[in-house]
Amino acid sequence: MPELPEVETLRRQLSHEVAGKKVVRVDVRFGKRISPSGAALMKALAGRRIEAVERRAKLLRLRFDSGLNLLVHLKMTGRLLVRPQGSVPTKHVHAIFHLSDGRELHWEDVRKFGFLKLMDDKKADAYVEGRGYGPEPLERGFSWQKMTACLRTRPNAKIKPLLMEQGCIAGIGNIYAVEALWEAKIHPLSRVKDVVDARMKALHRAVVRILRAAVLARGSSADDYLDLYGRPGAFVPKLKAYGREGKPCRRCGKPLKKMRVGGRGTAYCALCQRQ
DNA sequence: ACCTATGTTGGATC
DNA sequence: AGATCCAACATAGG
Repeated sequence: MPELPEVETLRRQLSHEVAGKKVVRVDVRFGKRISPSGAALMKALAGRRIEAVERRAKLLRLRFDSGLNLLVHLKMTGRLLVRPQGSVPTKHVHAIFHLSDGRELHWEDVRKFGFLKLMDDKKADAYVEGRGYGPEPLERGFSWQKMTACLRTRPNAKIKPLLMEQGCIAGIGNIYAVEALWEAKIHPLSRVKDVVDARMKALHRAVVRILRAAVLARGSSADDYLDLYGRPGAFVPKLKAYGREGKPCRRCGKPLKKMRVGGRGTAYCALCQRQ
């Protein structure tokens, strides 16, 4: 799925393109992943203005007038695309938002894992808070000490799946977990209790550096991700480990290995990233 | 054709 | 409690 850099890219583009616009009509073509229902969404959002677009972790929140919110999680293969009026939706477009400027916002999701949730302000606040998201890594206050303290509440956890749990750092998924661990020279299977302060500092620095650079590049399109305009992100050529198994490590030259960690493919350097 | 992979995550199970 | 597994689904590639 879109991880922090990809969702942040969409947030910025949506703020630019659709905030301030009115939704004149919504067509729902597949409503199973919409709550409370596709019909309720069509009814509630017709005529409503989009006031702001926010992001928390990988969750997007579109704020409408009259205190309504649309929470959007794209999961693995979700996309939001702005299209000209009268665009023919592709096979996996599940909802179309017709905007007051004539354009359309298409929600597409091949694997149908993602969701749209409509809720009032209070419910939306409670929902977002209830996810247990940790700090936003690109905001002030994300220190290596706090990150380390949070991770060390789970001393026996494997470092990589824990990074992806959202509870200590919001917004990291498989690609950026792989990258950050390579950069910080930490083995993906390392138990948290075995990661010393120096490595934690390196990890913190890597997370911030990589996520910043990836946002600047408008994200990574390793597989399905496209931005609001249907363009791929430009960060893939800058990836040092993800998708590079068999290719030489950019630090030491030894071919990268690939293993399965918590069910997810994980490239790493067996020489640089010792356990 | 069949088996495996794929950017997520929360609920079940060990 | 904490760690690990797997389903939800569609498609591509070996």
